[in-house]
Amino acid sequence: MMDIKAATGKVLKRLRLKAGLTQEQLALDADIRRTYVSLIELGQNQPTVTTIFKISKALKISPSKLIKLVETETLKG
Amino acid sequence: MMDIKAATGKVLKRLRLKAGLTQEQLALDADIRRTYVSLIELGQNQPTVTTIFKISKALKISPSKLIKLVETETLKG
DNA sequence: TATATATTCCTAATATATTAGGAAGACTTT
DNA sequence: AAAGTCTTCCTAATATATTAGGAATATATA
Repeated sequence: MMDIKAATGKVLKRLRLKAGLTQEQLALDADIRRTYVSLIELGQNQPTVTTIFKISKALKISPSKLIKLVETETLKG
Repeated sequence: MMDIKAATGKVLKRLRLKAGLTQEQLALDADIRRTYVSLIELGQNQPTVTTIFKISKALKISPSKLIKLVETETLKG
């Protein structure tokens, strides 16, 4: 099963693209840095709870739903 | 509304007690430190995604359900 | 009261999250 | 090819998560 950092990044990228946002737009909406969105998507850093809530809000999805997707992703591959 | 760190700590403590675990037992099961469980419950630190998954597993609850409870908690007070 | 157990508190060290800015590479469009 | 946009990569600094151990405090129990 896939590791949690990588899964989180994969899910975030998928959701961001689905929402039609660039990394910079998402970062702006979530009040975090552009480069940090990249780090998370690349699976190099993992967000804290507060960051998850910020990102979820910007993606107009509930934090628990985002985590649910990460759960599913970790079961893959 | 209550801040996310505090809400996370409150939810964790409630779930831990419900599961009949001490901080030390939970820490052992989740493979984190005893004092760190305390810090989270006190709302002084907030866990990362990986830590959430570890704790959830030890509590026999899904990570998304745990986060859902945090969502609810943040809406209170 | 005394003893044990559980939690909080305190300090310090290390690892990692997060910020910050910019360069390089990829991709699209003209 | 050139220009523009987006993402990755690189480095460095700062904030915070996490580890680690132990003392102090609370809470339960004999």
